[in-house]
Amino acid sequence: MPKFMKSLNIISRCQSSFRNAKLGSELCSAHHSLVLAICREPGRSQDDLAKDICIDKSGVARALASLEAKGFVERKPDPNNKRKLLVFPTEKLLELIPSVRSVTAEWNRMVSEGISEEEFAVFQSVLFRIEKNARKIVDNQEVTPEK
Amino acid sequence: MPKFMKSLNIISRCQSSFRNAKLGSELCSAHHSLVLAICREPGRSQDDLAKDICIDKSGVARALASLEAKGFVERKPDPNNKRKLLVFPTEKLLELIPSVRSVTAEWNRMVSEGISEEEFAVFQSVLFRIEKNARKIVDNQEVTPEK
DNA sequence: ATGCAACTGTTGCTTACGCAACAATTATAA
DNA sequence: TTATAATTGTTGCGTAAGCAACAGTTGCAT
Repeated sequence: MPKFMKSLNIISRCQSSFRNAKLGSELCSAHHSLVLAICREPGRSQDDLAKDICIDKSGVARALASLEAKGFVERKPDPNNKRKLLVFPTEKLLELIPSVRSVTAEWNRMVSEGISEEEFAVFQSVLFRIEKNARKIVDNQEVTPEK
Repeated sequence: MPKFMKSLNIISRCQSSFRNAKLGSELCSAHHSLVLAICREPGRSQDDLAKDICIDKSGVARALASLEAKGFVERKPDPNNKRKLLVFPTEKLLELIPSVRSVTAEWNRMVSEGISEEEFAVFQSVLFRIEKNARKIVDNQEVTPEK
């Protein structure tokens, strides 16, 4: 039962370093998940994106402001809800996405070397359940309005 | 093949949030791995610790300076190598460690709910290999002195 | 309809951390 | 020995990201 979280954190940081080395000039590592989420489903709100990738909404707001300034995304107010900003990828981002995907694919390939498909399937299944549990924990952790 | 890194990053952040909520006042989340490593094997050098937990040595230096200022660790020059600083836990830190371990244990228990021991064993085994691969990747990534 | 709660996004503050440059020490090679 | 390279730690700089506080909007209850 010990120290799997340590491994997890290490892997996370290594990937970040790898990504930055490969694509740093174009897109900083931390924004990769974000832009992939945006392209997978254009027109989502910032809040939706924040919950999806489990980052504080303020971080998403700042990341998107930066990405918008660089011309990677556009934000349009939701006509049905003036609170929301819907986020869309620009052409510039869409052109970049293949290389983002390719860097991710390269990382995934290298990092799963020596692991059988069966093992990997179990690994992913467990990982997803852990993610679900982790999300639940931090949700319940929010200041429960006492009664 | 898909998006396991996303889960990994999410779990990482959730744990950090959980730890901070539980022990934030005493010890910020990012330093947990560090103090555990220090207590597991007192007297290691900063560089050794940095490589162990795979954080940039500058981060370790700053974290230790902060921990030292708070009275959690002591750094003594290595008599055999004047470049090195050896890091030791103080009494104050040793008293705190049980609660750090207990928070970690609580997290591990909650997060692995609904996962059988067999699955978890495979999960950890795969995770360790991925960690090893990840470390290798970032090592080789260092500017290879082109002969 | 009015007031209160929830949702959505932004901003200020703080901390974490990576990279590069540097200083000091040690190791290696000539 | 002496010059060069490698270790080890520190510092400056930039970015990421969490939390709290806030403002504007919407939903809901009465």
